[in-house]
Amino acid sequence: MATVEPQVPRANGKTRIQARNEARIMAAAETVFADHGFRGATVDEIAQAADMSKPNLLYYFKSKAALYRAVLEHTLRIWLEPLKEIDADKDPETEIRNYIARKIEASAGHPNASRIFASEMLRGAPVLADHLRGDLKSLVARKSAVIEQWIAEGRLAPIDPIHLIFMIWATTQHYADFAVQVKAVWGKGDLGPKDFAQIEAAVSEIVLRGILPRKG
Amino acid sequence: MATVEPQVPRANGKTRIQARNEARIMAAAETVFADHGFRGATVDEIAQAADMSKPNLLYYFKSKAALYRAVLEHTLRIWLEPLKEIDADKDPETEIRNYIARKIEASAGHPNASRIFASEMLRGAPVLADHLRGDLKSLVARKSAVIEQWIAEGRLAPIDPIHLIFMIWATTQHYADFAVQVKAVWGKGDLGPKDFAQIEAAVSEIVLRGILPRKG
DNA sequence: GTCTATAAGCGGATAGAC
DNA sequence: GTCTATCCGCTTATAGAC
Repeated sequence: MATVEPQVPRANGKTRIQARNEARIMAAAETVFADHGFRGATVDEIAQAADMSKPNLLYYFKSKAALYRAVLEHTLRIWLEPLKEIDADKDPETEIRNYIARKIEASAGHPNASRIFASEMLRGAPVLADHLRGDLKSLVARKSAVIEQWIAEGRLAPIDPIHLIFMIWATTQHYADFAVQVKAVWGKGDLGPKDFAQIEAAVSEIVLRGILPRKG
Repeated sequence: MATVEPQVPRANGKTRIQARNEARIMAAAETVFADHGFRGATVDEIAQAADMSKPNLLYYFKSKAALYRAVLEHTLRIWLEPLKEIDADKDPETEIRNYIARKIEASAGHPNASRIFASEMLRGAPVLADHLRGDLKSLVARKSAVIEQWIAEGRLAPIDPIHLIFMIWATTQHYADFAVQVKAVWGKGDLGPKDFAQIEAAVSEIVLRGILPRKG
């Protein structure tokens, strides 16, 4: 396979090997950081999970902290994407329902991202603090304004937008972060697509009944 | 103060000094384990927080793991208490409302307990796994049956009890575990009694609207 | 009960050969 | 790019003086 130009820089400035190894390291790091948090994770454990020696890993990421920051950035994109898509010009019920669906999809598809984010919050968010007070706060402010507008138009019950958003975050994330507990108490093995469909239906039902205006 | 019998065993088999030092260690351990999880916490950090030397701490708890188990047990009692109090013979709306209130009270009053529990879940609950599948599962089964009964009597909308319970756990815990994020996004400093009262009102409102039968 | 000293091993990170 | 060997500080836990 390796023929003429194994380490010729590519479009993004990385060789094939670089791109492949960095991806392998990131994937391994996500599971270890998710399990044990920043301080509890060890470079050696990550290297072994990536099937690589410790010095070789540190050739790609110059420190444990740098690797953590890279993982956290990746995590953040997955975490924020769904909220951005809420659209003021569409139907509130559809938008909230779709938001819950996308959040649960994210929890199901990227459980480690959710757990890394949770772990960073638990320790007081030393790395993400600025981001929370900046980008995230203003994003939530914009979407809260959308919800306020829907309420003013009588299309949603008069609930506090910020606590609605917190409730959706909390609930959807719960199924990823507390998966062991959910499985133990619900009496399930690993959660499959059918389980997540059921979760989505149950959560949407309670939340939407809770925020839609009464017809009668 | 220290007069005649400083190390005479007391009713619970512990001297005054033992009781006092164990309490100090537990309190210190709770904050450190809450911040960094089991693996990320260090005995030295806990000892310093308890204003005590490391060997002296290990005189009271023979290992880091033993100390962690003691802290987790204490945590668990706080975490489980509110659910046990739900009473089938009383009014569903009152019982659910009080349950949410007690849970938020626990999050406000014992944020470290909540975060330690969360951290244990994140790493897959190696210490609590048996407990989850045993005591907790059967407790939830009993309370789910109560909710099912209320639904059968037409006093609650037909929602899935287990997801209702998960939603209440997730939401109330969110305000303790993700406190940094809540504060940053909500634009508050430390959350005071007034803030928690507001949280309780907002959460109760959405959840209760979501599960009470429609009058019309 | 509390301390200092220390054992024994793990942690992140680097040097330098290939 | 990848490895072995290694530095050195930190970690849990114990020994033994006071």
